[in-house]
Order: sequence, then C-alpha cells, then structure tokens
Amino acid sequence: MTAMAPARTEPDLSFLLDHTSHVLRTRMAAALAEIGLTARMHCVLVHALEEERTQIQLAEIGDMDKTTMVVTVDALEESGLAERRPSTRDRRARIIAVTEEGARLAARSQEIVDRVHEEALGALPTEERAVLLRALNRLVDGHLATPVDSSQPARRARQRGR
Amino acid sequence: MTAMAPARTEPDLSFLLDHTSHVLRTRMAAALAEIGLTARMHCVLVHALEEERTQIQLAEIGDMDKTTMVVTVDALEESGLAERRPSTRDRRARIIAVTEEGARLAARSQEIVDRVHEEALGALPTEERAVLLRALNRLVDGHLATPVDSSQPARRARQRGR
DNA sequence: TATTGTTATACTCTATAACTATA
DNA sequence: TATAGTTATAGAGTATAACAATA
Repeated sequence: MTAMAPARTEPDLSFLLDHTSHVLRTRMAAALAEIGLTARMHCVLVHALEEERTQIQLAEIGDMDKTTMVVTVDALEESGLAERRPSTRDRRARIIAVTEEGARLAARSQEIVDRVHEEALGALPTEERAVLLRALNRLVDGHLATPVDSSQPARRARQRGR
Repeated sequence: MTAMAPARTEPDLSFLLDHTSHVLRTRMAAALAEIGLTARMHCVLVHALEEERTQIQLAEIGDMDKTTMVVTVDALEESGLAERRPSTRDRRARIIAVTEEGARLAARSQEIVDRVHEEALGALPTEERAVLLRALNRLVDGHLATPVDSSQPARRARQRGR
C-alpha cells in the first residue's frame, strides 16, 4: 500500500503528503540505483565528506538506527566508496572515510538528487514553489516537528528466557 | 528510521515531505487510536458509507492490496462497525455495510482527521496554507502522480517447488 | 479464462537484545 | 557505569501464491 486515500472533497493533507513523499522516494531510489547507491548511502557519503564523523554521528544526522548504519557502511565499504578507520580520539569509534571514488560518486549523486527535486518541482510556478518550501519548513519547525511517541511501541520487548 | 536527512544547504524536498508525512501519520494514528480505529479502518468506513461498495472497490480507493483489505474488514467486523454482505449483483463479491455504530464512529473519526489536519496547518498564515495545498495538489497531478515501477520487485518470486 | 475474496506464508525492513571493547 | 560498534534475530507490515466460488 502507499498511503491513505483522499477521504473527501476538501484537500486531504495526509493523502497529499503521503502520496508526494512516497512517489518522490521511489523516483529518488530509482535514480540513485542507476549509480549503485541507495538514499542512505548517498546521505552518509555526503555528510562523511563534510568533516570527520563517526558512525554514530552519521546515524544521528541521517536519523538511522546504529544497526541500520552498520549495514549501510558495509555496503559503502563493499563498493569501495568509504572505509572505516579507527578514531584517534576514541578507540571504540570508527571514522567513516570516503574514498576518492566515493567522493566522485557523491558529487554525481548530489546532482541526481538535485535533478530529481528539480523535476518534481518543475510544474510549479516559481513563486508557488518558494511558498511550498517555506510552508513545509514551517511545518517541520512547528507542529510537525516531532512524532508523538506512540504508546504501542514499534515492537514489543523480547520475552525473557528465549 | 524516519526519513532521509537534509543533505544540504538548499531546502531538501525529500526530507521535508518524508518528515512531515511521517510525523503527521504518527499523530493521525495516535488520535484515531483513541477511538479504536486505524487510518485504514477510517478510510474504509467513510467510503463504504458514501455508497454500496465491494471490498475490491474499497481496496482500490484506499490503495490497499486486497489481502490487506481482508484484515481491515475483519477488524471492522470484530468491532461491530461494519458487516460483509453478499452482493446481489455478483455472488463472488461482498458489499461492506457500515453499522449504525460504525456510522456514528465514522463521523467522530472524520472530526478527528480534520482536527489533526487543522492542528498541523495551524502555524501557517492563511494564504501560505492555501498555496501549500494548491502546490501539493499540483505535484500529485503532475510529475509526482505515479511512482516509477521499480525494476527490483518488493519481493522476489517464490521459488518453485517449495 | 478471469475475477472476488480468502488463507497461508515468504520476504523485507528495521529495531531490540546481547555482546565486546573501550571510556 | 555508559557508550561505539557488531551480530543475530524477532516482530511488524505487506505482498505473493494458491485456492474456491463464481463470472
């Protein structure tokens, strides 16, 4: 399934956001897949290039679990795009160092990301486009800043003794 | 994980849409859970009330798989909110008939949906709000209308003989 | 032959738990 | 004690396959 359907006549914000984000996500995934990247790999590459960062730091930036980060970095290493290096400050931590090939690919993937966004917004009048981005930013900073912590956790605690 | 992080300097449409839709979805789920509904149950109730509809028709409207529809209707029946009735036109099909209690609850759930949308948009100036909805509608009708059909299927075909 | 609805289940995704090593 | 990273795996969500009844 993709999203909740428009339950009515008035514009349905849930449907609009779900649908647009879902479609954009599939387009982005398809475009990045052409150069062998996932959105997460792109995200990690770009932020690892900015400065020396550990896996945990990159996980926080990308809003990933640390275990998800492990598999993402595994993929980057297998593709020769990044390497784990021991941090000199903290011997528990690993710095993610982007290789030359990784840096080249990151430049290309950023172009792809920008292009996909351009294409998505292409149909909008310039002014409407600016207002859209401003409004979405306001939502992100405002009432839609943080998810409610659902009383029903994503997954029940593992039962003891198993 | 929630969404791809802002990879940027410029406003990142992917991040904005993913984040807002995700947060709104959790808020909607939490609000509807207070009256024992999921977003899907609400969606089915509302559209089943509009006119006589079969499971397949409701599944299409809600963009659900027919197997997902089965469990959604199961939940509605168990809660006494809807019933399956054989279609008089097509004996394969089942009409989803909303009970009186279901109709009452659907009215309440629609209020909840509207309220959650109101709250989300509350921070926006009236004009910006109108432009946002218009712009999102344009995206839905335009380049973000349909997802690319990913070359890699969601799930590989079941291997034969198993 | 195709379609509606159903059951059963396989697959993906991601978080939890438990662990090692360091702090 | 707490944290970084790792492995293994549980659980949720959802689509696929196969089927029965009917078109």
